[in-house]
Amino acid sequence: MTMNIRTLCLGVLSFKEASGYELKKEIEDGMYSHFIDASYGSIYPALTQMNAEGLLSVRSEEQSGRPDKKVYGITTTGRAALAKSLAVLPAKNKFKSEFLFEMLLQHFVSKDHIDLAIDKHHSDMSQDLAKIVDKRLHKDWANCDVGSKFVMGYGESILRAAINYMEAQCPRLKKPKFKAAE
Amino acid sequence: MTMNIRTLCLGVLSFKEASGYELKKEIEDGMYSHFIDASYGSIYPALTQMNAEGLLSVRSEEQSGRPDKKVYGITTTGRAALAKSLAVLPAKNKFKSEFLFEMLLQHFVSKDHIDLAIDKHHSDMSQDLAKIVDKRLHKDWANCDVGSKFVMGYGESILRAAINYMEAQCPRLKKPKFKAAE
DNA sequence: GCTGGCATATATCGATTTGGCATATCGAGC
DNA sequence: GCTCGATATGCCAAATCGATATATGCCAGC
Repeated sequence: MTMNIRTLCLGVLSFKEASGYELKKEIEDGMYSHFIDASYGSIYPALTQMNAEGLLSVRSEEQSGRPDKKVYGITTTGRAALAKSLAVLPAKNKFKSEFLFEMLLQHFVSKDHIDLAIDKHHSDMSQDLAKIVDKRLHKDWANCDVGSKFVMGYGESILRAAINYMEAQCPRLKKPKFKAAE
Repeated sequence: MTMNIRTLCLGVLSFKEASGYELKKEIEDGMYSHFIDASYGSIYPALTQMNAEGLLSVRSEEQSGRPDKKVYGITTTGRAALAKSLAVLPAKNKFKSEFLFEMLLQHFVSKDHIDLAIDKHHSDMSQDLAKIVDKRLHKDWANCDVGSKFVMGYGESILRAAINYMEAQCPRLKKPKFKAAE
């Protein structure tokens, strides 16, 4: 898979048209947030370029006060380009964790700092998990396509595994969390 | 945490001195491979720069045929810099998966291609898991420091979760794998 | 009533990082 | 004999990030 910003934008736009800003939000908060990242610095140039190449179409929406919203949509040529990019086997998953790096080098920092890092990591993951569970319990869940369900389920299962591991390995996590729940 | 290549190199070198090439191998195949990545294009300049700044020391080892091996070691100043970088709370884990992107956009590719992607992903993860389990069963495991054990365990638990999820969701995976084992 | 902060919206720009290439030798396998 | 992979350092173009600039509306708190 040629997994670059271009492919990512095409993929998101294949579901619904959006502006650069909305695209970023979708990637940051939606479905995609569990397995990808993108910044404005890469999104905007990609949209401009792909529009020039005919893979996307634009429509300017006037707005009071704010700059005009440029709503992009995928063209037939764009869909073909997306299909071509997807027709290559995907690369291996990449996982980047500053937290684990810090755990590996614990002897360089104070016990207190490690505790803070553990708490933060645990709460980050718990929040992510809560977001997924919310979506799964939402009324629209049944109408979701297979792909979305698969991705969400994948995210949920590895988050649960990581959280369980953290709680099993870091005894301090157990007490405060479950006291409130009991 | 200022988690850039510099911090990464300092961290690895805090365990044992190494050349740029060995550093890359360590990051690629060892412990670090589960949560970080680095290329020669970033490692070599970082080492040169940090040596000039006094964070590292170098020793040239002559070798027949090959270029001289430049073995880097961390200095006291380097250890201080590393400690300073680690004294900031680590950023959130980042997970990048072309596989999940492909799953989300399944309707753009053939069923056969999806099957191939699933097989590849499953086998990639199984290999990673096997590597971790090997290390855990190795005789040196008992001598491992807490950090290493924690990181390995973390990797093992999320890999197992992902593999289990894949096997539960993709029925085709079950048959060929367990037939041989039975 | 005013003011600071947040959301909307597009865009640029330096710094960082990647990934492929160049260069060179050696040993293993076909 | 020939290709391939490992060893070893390093460069460079391209991709990408992360922070910032610009401009406005809206709402909460003082």
